[in-house]
Amino acid sequence: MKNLEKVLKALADKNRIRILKLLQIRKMCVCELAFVLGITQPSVSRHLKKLKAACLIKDEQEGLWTNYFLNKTNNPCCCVLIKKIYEWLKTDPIVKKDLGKAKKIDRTKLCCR
Amino acid sequence: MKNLEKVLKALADKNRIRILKLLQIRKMCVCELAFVLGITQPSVSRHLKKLKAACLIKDEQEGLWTNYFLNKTNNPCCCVLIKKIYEWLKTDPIVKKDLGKAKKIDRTKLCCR
DNA sequence: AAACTAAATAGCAAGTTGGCTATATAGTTT
DNA sequence: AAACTATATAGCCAACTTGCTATTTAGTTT
Repeated sequence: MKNLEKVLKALADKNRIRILKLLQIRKMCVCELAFVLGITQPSVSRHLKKLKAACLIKDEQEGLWTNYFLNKTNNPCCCVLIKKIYEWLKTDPIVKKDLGKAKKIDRTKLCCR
Repeated sequence: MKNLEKVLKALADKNRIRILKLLQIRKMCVCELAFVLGITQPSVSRHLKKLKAACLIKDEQEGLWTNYFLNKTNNPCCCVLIKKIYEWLKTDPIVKKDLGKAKKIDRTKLCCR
């Protein structure tokens, strides 16, 4: 129950759902996510911290960048739950827009500001 | 997205999850739920209001009592999502205890206080 | 109609959230 | 080592949450 509640609380935010959907296509660093979501870097960092605390994502260092990516080795119940959320969002306009924006990013140009 | 977020926010609370699990076995009135959860009647009423606003439950009048019950005619994505949450809780000790407690209730004796 | 009862609502306090700006940290490049 | 850069953290603020008690509302019984 406690674990489920933690996951549901992590999921109960629009921007965190958008982050998960973005990470579905590929690993992303903090500033890429900040750019797509249109919020500040520290705000993104905090969202990522919550998602990580709920074991929904993991991170890895790549030089200065920290790449965030989906945790696919999570407990089965959790994985299935997330999958259903993705299905719900299959036709969501905001998600579509986000994905389009994410595809056009050149990380080396985007960051450095 | 907005709808999904509303549902997830409604689900992101331990007591509301417990309520949904309880309503899975049968219709219940506010004071029955308050008794099982161990919180006050007004607190339960507010939780129910949120669940109802997210279209997860419905209610019907029965004399003085208001019976609350699961909304089974919700959108398919939502129904599947909820089902996965139930599966996650299949072996949860708190839920088990709640269900045991709920089965022993005699509504006519419980209320009236 | 008066007394009763289940549930809803109002209003309070303590805690949490989610945005922000400013600053600290850690790794990279020159 | 000094300058630079991506990310994390600290701290602020306004809005929201969830418990509570007290009160109102609405339906029932006497």
